[in-house]
Order: sequence, then structure tokens, then C-alpha cells
Amino acid sequence: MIPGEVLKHLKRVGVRLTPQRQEILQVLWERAQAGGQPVNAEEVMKRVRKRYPAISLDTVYRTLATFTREGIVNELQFKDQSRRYELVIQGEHHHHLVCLGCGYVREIAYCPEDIIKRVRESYTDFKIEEHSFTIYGYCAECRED
Amino acid sequence: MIPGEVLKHLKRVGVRLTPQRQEILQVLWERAQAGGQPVNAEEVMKRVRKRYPAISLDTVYRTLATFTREGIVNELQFKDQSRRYELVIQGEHHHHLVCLGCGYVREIAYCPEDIIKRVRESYTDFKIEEHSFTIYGYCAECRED
DNA sequence: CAATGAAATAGGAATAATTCCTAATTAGGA
DNA sequence: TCCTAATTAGGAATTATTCCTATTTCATTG
Ligand SMILES: [Mn+2]
Ligand SMILES: [Mn+2]
Ligand SMILES: [Zn+2]
Ligand SMILES: [Zn+2]
Repeated sequence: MIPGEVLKHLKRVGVRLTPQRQEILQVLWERAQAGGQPVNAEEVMKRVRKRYPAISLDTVYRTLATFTREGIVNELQFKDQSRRYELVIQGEHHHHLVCLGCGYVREIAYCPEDIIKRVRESYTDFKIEEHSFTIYGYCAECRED
Repeated sequence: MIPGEVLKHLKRVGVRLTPQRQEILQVLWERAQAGGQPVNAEEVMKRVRKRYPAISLDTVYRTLATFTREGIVNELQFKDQSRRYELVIQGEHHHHLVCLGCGYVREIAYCPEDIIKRVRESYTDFKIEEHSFTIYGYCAECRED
């Protein structure tokens, strides 16, 4: 299930493949399959505990941080201060549309690459590493008018 | 100092102009003048206390929330989970470049309006309210290579 | 200019998310 | 199989933000 390249990468950089980590990957993978709704740490823990009851929340946090550092996972920070995670799909990059009412997330394929390029060119003393772009609003169920 | 239109707006929508709120506005205004480095609630409190020692942190938070709701203040949520605030300058809109090392913030004038327009057109059942766009990296002092 | 009442405040408690700590366990190379 | 550095569980600590409530105050009205 879990992409072989992910396991290979972890091995290459010397990140041990513990059962906890495998289960977390599994949960993220299932999530990605089921529409790509990102999950928070609490939710990851709950889901992992169905198959691996002893996992601690701290391990979930640590693991998600490790995976994020390794580029395997995307850590999203939304403005309701919820942090959510999603598996990075190889060679794919996207942003999100978030409902301020229910928190539902949709993916949008567009990325302001042109702007990032321009900024990289004009702010040469600044080394760009990443960017976040999120659109907020109300989904069909949550909008009032 | 504080833009007259701001005071007028608050009056119009029935938000009382207490000394606490005036001092907070003053601090945000001074910040905007001094380069536009956004501030967090703690910092706002410290600065306000120099002139109004009894203000409580809760009042700062409440007031910043009120101002944000009224469109007078911008609430920024960065991915290190710091929340910072800046005065909205009438008729102006910008985004930020944030250093992952020291947290220093620079403003960038570009905005991915075209993408937002496209999203608005293709996701018609979604009512767009706002957006956030932030570029992260390392400033001249913090970059290593 | 005094009375009035809803709005706002101070200060401390409560909450929630995340990180820290440490003794015990374990993955995986030798 | 052994060994050791990496990882973990579980609970404590920390941090940022929100909640609570008795008291104060703004600003409208008479
Ligand atoms: Mn996504
Ligand atoms: Mn700014
Ligand atoms: Zn919704
Ligand atoms: Zn820096």
C-alpha cells in the first residue's frame, strides 16, 4: 500500500521503520486515497490506535515532524490554528480551499509559481524554502446567503 | 495619529472607543510606521502597558479579534504557529516573506489575484472570503550557505 | 449634566495543543 | 545473536488562547 519509494527514502536517510511509523503512514495513505482530506495529530492517533492501541500521542507528533522534515508529509497550518497533515504525493504540488464553517478542505491545483519566481529574483538575499497559499470561504452547506 | 476613518468606522458599527482600544490602535499604528513588522498579542500588551499599565492580556486578545472582525486589523497565522497582527492600511493589500530562522517578516506586494479569480469562477458553490499567501525561507543573516 | 444599561474590562482560572522528560524498549547493522 | 543508538510510552510541563464573572465604564438619553 505505502509507496515503495517512501520506504526506500526513509531507509536511505536512516530513519528506522518502526511499526508505529508504518501505521501512521498507512493512515495517511488511506486518507490520501479517500479524497485527500488532511488530518490532525489527534485524528491520526485515533485511527492508528485501532490497529496499534499502545501508540502515544507524542509519537504521532514526533513522527509527523520527522516525515515532514523528510518531505514525505505536508504539514498544513490553517488560520483557525489547526495543524493538519497529508501524505505528499510524488511529483505533485497543490494548495487548498478551506471552509471557515466546517473546516472541509478541497484541493486546488493552481500555484502562484510566477510570483514565487519573481520574489526569488527580486529578493536575492532571501533563500526561499517553501510557501503556503490557502483560500478561505464557505462551502455550499455552510454558506448562508 | 490613528486614521480618522478607523475611528469613524468603529463608531458607525457601534464599537466603543475605550482607552484600551485606543492604545492598542496606537501601538499597531506605530508598528505600521516602523516598517510593518507584525506583532503578537503578548508584544502588543507589553507595549500598551508602558502607557496603560492595567490592561489585561484578555482585553488585548478580545480587542484584536474585534478589530480583525471589523477589517481594521489583519490577523496573520504563520506556520511556526505564531499569530501576529498588523493594522490594515486603507486600500492596500499585501503578503509576506517570513524567515524560518528569526521570524523576520518582509512585505511583498504581489498577490495571486488571477488564481483567486479562477478559483472563484470554477468553484461557484464556494463563497470565497479571504486568502493567505506566505513565502518562507531564510534571510541574509539566517541562511547558512 | 446625571442617570441608565449594555458593552467592555481585569484578573485569574480553564482549556487545548504541543513539547519535554526519562526510563524502558527496539530496529537493524555488525 | 549482540550491541547500541534511535525510538517509544506515558505523564508532566509549557504555551497560547479562551472562558468566567464581578466590576467598571462608555455613550446615549432625558
Ligand atoms: Mn491536499
Ligand atoms: Mn504586512
Ligand atoms: Zn463548510
Ligand atoms: Zn532570519
